[in-house]
Amino acid sequence: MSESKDFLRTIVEKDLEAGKYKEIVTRFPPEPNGFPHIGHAKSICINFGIARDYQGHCNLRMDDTNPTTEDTKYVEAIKDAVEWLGFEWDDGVRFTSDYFPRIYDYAVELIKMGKAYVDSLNEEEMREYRGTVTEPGKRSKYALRTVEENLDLFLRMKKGEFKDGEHVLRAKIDMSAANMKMRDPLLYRIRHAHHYRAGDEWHIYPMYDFAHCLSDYIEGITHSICTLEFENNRDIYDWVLDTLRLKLPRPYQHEFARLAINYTVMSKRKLLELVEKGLVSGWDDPRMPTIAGYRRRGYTPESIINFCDQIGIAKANSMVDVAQLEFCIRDDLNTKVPRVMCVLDPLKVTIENYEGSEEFDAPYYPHDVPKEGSRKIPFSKEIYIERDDFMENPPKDYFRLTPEQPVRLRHAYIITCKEVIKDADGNITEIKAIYHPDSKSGSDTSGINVKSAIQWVDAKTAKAVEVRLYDRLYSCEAPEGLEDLNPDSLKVIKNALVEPAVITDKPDERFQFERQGYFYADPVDYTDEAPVFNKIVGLKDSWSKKTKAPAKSERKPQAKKVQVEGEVAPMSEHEQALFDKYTGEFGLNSEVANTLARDEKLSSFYEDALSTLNSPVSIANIVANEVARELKEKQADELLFNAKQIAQLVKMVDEETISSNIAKQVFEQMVKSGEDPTQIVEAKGLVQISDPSQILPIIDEVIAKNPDNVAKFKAGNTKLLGFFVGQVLKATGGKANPKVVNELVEQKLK
RNA sequence: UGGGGUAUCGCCAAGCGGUAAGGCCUCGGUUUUUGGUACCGAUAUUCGGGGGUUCGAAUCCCUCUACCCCAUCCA
Repeated sequence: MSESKDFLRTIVEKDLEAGKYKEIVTRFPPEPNGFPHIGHAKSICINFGIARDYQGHCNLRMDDTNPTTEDTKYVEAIKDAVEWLGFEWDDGVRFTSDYFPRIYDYAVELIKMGKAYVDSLNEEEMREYRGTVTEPGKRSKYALRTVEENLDLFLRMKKGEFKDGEHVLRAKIDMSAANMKMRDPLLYRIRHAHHYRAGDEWHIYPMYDFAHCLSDYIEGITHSICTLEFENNRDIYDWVLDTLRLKLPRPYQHEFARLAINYTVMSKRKLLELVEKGLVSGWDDPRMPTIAGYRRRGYTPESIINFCDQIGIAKANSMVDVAQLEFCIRDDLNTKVPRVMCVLDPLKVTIENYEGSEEFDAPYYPHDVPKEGSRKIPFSKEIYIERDDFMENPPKDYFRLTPEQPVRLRHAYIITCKEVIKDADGNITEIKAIYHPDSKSGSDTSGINVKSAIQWVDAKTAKAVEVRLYDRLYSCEAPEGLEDLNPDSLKVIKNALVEPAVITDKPDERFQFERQGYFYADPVDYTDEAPVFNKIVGLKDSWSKKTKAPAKSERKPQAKKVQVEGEVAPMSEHEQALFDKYTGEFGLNSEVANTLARDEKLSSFYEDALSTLNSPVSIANIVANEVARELKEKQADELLFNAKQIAQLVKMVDEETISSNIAKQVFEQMVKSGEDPTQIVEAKGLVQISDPSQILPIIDEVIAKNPDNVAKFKAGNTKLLGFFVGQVLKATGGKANPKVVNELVEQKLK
């Protein structure tokens, strides 16, 4: 759990404090038309996580309003995924389809209120009538139908008397709304289709915008959390619930940015395509970003939850680096799984001076993992090592076996290369070596220094296994289509060799194959006769990074972005006249004058205040900077304060009765209560303190309390001046004259 | 182009007028019979650009720019 709260939890806490809800209720509402992916995992963690954090609860709801795409197999997949992640829902799974009768009743209600009508335009006409983003739409003539006609038609739609597409039910909102979603959105459409749950009972199905808000309401959801692309839909959400005048409390929708990960596609459509075209083995192919895929790959629920926690929740569209996910699974498995040895690309080594056989007892866990357990590793004259772990002509920093450099066989002896055997083509086929009898692991008296220990297996006893090496499914960071698929995303090694204990003792289902990565016994294809391991993730490898570094100059040297300055709209004649007056006659700087002159509300407010107090610059500053904020979404007559009061406020600042700091506080208060500034100042005793003899002791106190920062300041960190001033100001409730404080602090610290 | 959003390190992300958190990545170093882990250290004088207000601005005001979403009888 990160220590800082995300914006959703901030909202929830505020609502709880305000007593808006007794209990927090969230929901995870997928449509059962595909397998859930890691983006859903994020949503699951958010919704179930918030419910857990605030002692509420979270429903699992199938948003199944479209009979043509949904299926029971997907609801099972969704349930599996949520359960596997470790979350629980109570009262069973919910289904929007269970609410169809109630949703239908609400639609009838809306018709009766004259807020919904049956439209009979065809699809094309409807699109034309909707207008465009810049041009308003126009309403269909069918909107004129009477309530009775609408009721009758809607009932007959329900009974199945019409063909698909003949009629729809629409909300009567506003065909010229700037938000396109509000141009009389569809509420119901006719679909003569079999619903996987509701069967053939319904001939009409509610649209998302109508069903979702009502389902939330029916379940008593308090916070309806969804992704950013639904921001425009929020207006309908609110419209439906408000228009129906439902009993409060009602849910509110909040949006967060969906998860995107580089080298990954997250669209259900594209994932479906991969499955249908057989480009992957199924929804649970270990390369798929589906929860089922990660699960089959060997990821743990903990690692995914931890990942969701680490990436945070915000509203900025972002692309998370897949390295972050990989870190999470390594981090989790590091402390959990046994270490064993496996050779993927075997190179035979014959130890010429060794006869017979023996067994080494080797712990499953390294010294820094506090877990018990060990196994026996057989050893004899013929072994296999990884082909990579021998080099005839090594680069400078190569730590492994070479003709000149001995190496330790992990948990066993040190060996030295004596001869390299090659085939006709010059490929190395075998190494002849000798071992050092006094170098046995744990009782080494040989005094030989080796730079590394490598994995190996005994030729006679090693087990052949299949290992599936998975790499990222796509080869480019922001993949779009099939052309971006990584052709090498799966490499199958049929005859990897693993030490026998892995198969015979089965100490776990996940392993670290030392120096290679984490692997998982495939839950589907693994058998005792033909074991199969999936590579979950490789170990961090600073060696290959070093050697392959030049190849990865992926990042283009990003040309410095040139900021294009757009043109500012010219002022009208009237605005220009004002601007000239403000800069000339009143002596305002051009920026403030510009702000004022261009805004009718501000300029009239300004002149109004000016008629009370002749202090053009000070008034202009406060109007352009503070009042402007309040006037952004309100009209002048909606404000609780007026121009005259602003003039009073400015007067106090001009006369130095209060500091500008206090003036801001007072202004806040005026915004909320409309009280006179003089009253506020009097009531709270906000008169400015400028007398050094009153301020000095406070400064001394602050300095005494922060010796570290004093030292830092004296060492040259002058930014800390602001810290000290802030502390002193805080101690005086903001009343100290900041200019004086600044000077005094500076003197004191010199 | 109307409307709705978003911009803080290579990637995420805190911050809500008073010292620019944290994680991932990267780079050094220590420990290590895994080139793993762990541990130490480095890495934003600056918050999309430009102005303004203020003793003090990532935070308030103005303005410009870039990106995302909306014109499915999908969700």
